[in-house]
Amino acid sequence: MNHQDLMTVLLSHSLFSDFSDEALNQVFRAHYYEKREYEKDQVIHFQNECCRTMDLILSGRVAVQNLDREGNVLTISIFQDGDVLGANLIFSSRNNYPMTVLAQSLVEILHLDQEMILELCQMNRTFMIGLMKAISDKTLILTDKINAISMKTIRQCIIDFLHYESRIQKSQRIRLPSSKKDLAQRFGIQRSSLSRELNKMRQDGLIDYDAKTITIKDLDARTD
Amino acid sequence: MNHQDLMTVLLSHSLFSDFSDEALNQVFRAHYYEKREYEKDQVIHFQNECCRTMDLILSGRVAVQNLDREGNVLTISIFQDGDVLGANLIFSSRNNYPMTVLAQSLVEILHLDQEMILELCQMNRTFMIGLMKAISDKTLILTDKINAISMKTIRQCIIDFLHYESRIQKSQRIRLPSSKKDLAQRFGIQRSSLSRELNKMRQDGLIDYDAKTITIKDLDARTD
DNA sequence: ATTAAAAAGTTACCATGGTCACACATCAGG
DNA sequence: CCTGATGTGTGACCATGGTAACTTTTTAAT
Repeated sequence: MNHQDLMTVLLSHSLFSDFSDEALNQVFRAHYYEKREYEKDQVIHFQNECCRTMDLILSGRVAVQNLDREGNVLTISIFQDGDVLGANLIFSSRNNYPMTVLAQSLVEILHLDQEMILELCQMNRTFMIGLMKAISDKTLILTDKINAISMKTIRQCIIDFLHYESRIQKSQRIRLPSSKKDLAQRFGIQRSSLSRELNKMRQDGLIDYDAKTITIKDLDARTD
Repeated sequence: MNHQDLMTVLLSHSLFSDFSDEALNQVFRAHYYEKREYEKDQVIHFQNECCRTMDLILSGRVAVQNLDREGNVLTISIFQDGDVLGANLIFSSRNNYPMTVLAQSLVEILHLDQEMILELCQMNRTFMIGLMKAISDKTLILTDKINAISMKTIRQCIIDFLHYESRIQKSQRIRLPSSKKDLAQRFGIQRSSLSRELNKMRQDGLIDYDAKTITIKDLDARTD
């Protein structure tokens, strides 16, 4: 991807939609930026690492994860092309990544220097408003996550997940978006615990499932 | 507090520090705003309630809490005078309060209409940057909370809390900032469970405590 | 000083879910 | 086709922490 291709991609992005070709070129000539590729499973940013750039995902999928010292993983959210990472760290009073950012596939990322972001904000209201929206939406992702996992049993997490996916996929038969291992990490639990609870739920007549799908039979069935 | 007093208070706030007296007066004449008082324990915003205003705390303390249907409480954070609430909801793609906002004492809040916030952003760069900082800092509060409670035993939560407070209070003897009940809610656990674990930790020689203080003896003592 | 209401401590009971170990299954690369 | 890696199912064991019921202490109000 050469410079002009990059400009074309950017101009089609909502954040940059209000920029003229020349204005954008000018900013990109005046500031540091870098397009980098990351392989699957490569760490893009370590927890506690200092944030110096805002990252725009050009292609691929990226996971934001909370790891504890025992190696347990809690996946907070998955981001993909068009999404922006680290914007909040540029404006906040602390700028260490609070979580690990990990490539989930081959990923292309455009790293944009802090200075450039500040200048882009100065230059263009659409960019600034868009960035505020992006940062604000991050707070909602985090509150959603807290809602989804805090003070819940595994069964409740699964039921909430199934309700959500069933609405999205418009079906009682839910194709798993990823492996069961990933699903366990999304809940921040052991894989074997997920397996066990799914089994129990099948015995209780709530669901049926196989390797790739879960079918809702009766999530509100009483078993007390 | 009359109108002029309010203007004086606002002008001393960092968000408004760059406004002239006249400019601020003009905006406040043109838009809806309301100063309200809330009693201790009064709900300021219910979970899922639609957000129409940004709230500036003029005095008192406010808790943001996550309540589940069984009535368990997880306190996310406490805010006080000068802090801003709801700013992220004004710019995000969803505008329902994800958590309950509760007065912890007698509270005075200035509710500022969405329109006014947008206009203030247009008018004044300091205001807009300040708002971005406020929203960005909210994401850090949330990630900190996830770090503090997810995949942790009660003992680990307590130890982390003690390390943190010991650094803040510069002492091994930690004055509890609130009741043990509040502390339990901060961890999202039962009060009796906190009590039990503190007792165990005392038996294990990690700490000593009474009603108002906890004294660190040796947090790294091994008990396995 | 009296008393009602919070807060705090205590304990037995037991459900949830983490740990570990092992058996299969699936899949990609040589 | 084989093979090693990765995902998945299962079960025994047991620590953690929720529940509930009670007592004791502290606080605040009259």
